[in-house]
Amino acid sequence: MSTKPSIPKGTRDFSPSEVVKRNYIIDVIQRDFGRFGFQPIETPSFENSETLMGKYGEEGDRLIFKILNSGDYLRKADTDALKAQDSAALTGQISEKALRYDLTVPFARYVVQHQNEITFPFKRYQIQPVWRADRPQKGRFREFYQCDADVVGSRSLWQEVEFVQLYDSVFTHLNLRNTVIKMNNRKLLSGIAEVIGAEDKLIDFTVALDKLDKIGEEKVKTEMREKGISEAAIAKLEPLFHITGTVSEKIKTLRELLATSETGLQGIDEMEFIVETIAELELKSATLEIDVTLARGLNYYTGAIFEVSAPEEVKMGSIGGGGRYDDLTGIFGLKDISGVGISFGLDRIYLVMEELGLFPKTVLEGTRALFVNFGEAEARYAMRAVSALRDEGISVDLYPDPVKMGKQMSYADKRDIPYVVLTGVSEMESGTYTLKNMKSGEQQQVDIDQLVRSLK
RNA sequence: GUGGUUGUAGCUCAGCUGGUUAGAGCGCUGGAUUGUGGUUCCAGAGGUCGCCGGUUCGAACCCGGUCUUCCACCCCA
Repeated sequence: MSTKPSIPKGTRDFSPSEVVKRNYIIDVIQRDFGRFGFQPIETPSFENSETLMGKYGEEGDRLIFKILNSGDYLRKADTDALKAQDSAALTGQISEKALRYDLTVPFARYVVQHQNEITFPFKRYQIQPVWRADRPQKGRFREFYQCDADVVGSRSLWQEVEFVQLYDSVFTHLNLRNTVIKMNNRKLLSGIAEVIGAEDKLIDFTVALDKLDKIGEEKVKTEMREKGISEAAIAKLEPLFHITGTVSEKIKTLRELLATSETGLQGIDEMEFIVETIAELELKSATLEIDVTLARGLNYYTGAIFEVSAPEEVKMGSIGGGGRYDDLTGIFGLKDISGVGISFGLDRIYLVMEELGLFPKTVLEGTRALFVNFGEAEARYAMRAVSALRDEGISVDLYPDPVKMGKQMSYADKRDIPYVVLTGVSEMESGTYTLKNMKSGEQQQVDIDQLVRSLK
């Protein structure tokens, strides 16, 4: 006996009903991407290591899946690094390729490489899997899909406004109500760091702040102290911990806090424009909120930062995120191209929709009718009707083998096929078909036209 | 990468402080029923108890390692 087959940790097989539901979500997202003027591209599943390494911070590098070189890679490796068991030094020598970690960096590479064919501003969308060598847990996989839409080549804040609308539109079409789009701004965070005199600790400070709703005010302060942020600086942050009220009240508080920081004030102006414009245009089902503790993807975001939370009743991390990155293409040698984009986490949206029972029943409808196979002559007769029905766009099947009828019936039953068509000698003689409704058990003899009409 | 958790039939799970031949429900196969499924009845097949090693007269059960599951941290969709 061979050993039990298995798949790698954090990966999944998708069975028919799952694929159908995933395709439904992709379909909705894709349609909205198109409506908002985005064009599709695809990039390879693996890139040259140097394209990816160093773009996501130290933590990110660790989570990138490296691909071993072909051939006798150890012979070509540096013997000193090998002997010293220096993994970091050795990795660069035995691995030149890596699986993509997200869609944004490969997109930046694409833009630089194809800059002469691209007309700016360029709006593209991309729906492909990405890989992370992370430990799996709820809603976290090592292979998962991202659905990204980005615009490069425009600094206009109208892009941010449109992305908020795009989120709202997709979640409305998925019937996923009460999502919360949280927005922050890197400039505002820089401003705060500036005001409290901790510019050099921006990342540490924001990472700690990000945990506010999870671990609470005291623990956040403790973490900040551990990272070397002064007591005086933490005292100045006090208003941030208790920022409440309407969006305009929050903006007012922030404006006071950041009065001496030009960058910070600019961040507030940007947020205010987006918030006011959205308020005027109105969202259909989502809510836009300002959240100064939001600090994801800080390694490349420079302006707006977005994150979408699932409806509160579902315990799930974010189902989408994004932001503006002013110089992502700079690292690949193309300066002064501003980009902004958002991502939908397909796998998590799926889990949320499943938990809330939001998939429409029609999505799961498969084969409409099964023709019972009574033998060769009968199958030939049945097959003519099968072809006619398929030409009409109706999904039907002929059971391939002339086995016992009970077996064929139970096959239809298990596959949830709603109708069975019987074509035996008596039907052949009269040129009819016996149509059986599997739910009610009723059956009637019909001609081909009636058959088509009944199954449509 | 750190800490915890899980693994017994295709699936969901029992299995006492270590004791002879490891059980149930569901599913599967055949029959009751050779032109009628979903209900019922009868019979049957299916397990090196995740894997490797150790302790013991004896291990599904105890110990170590490893893989896997799920959860938390780091980080993140």
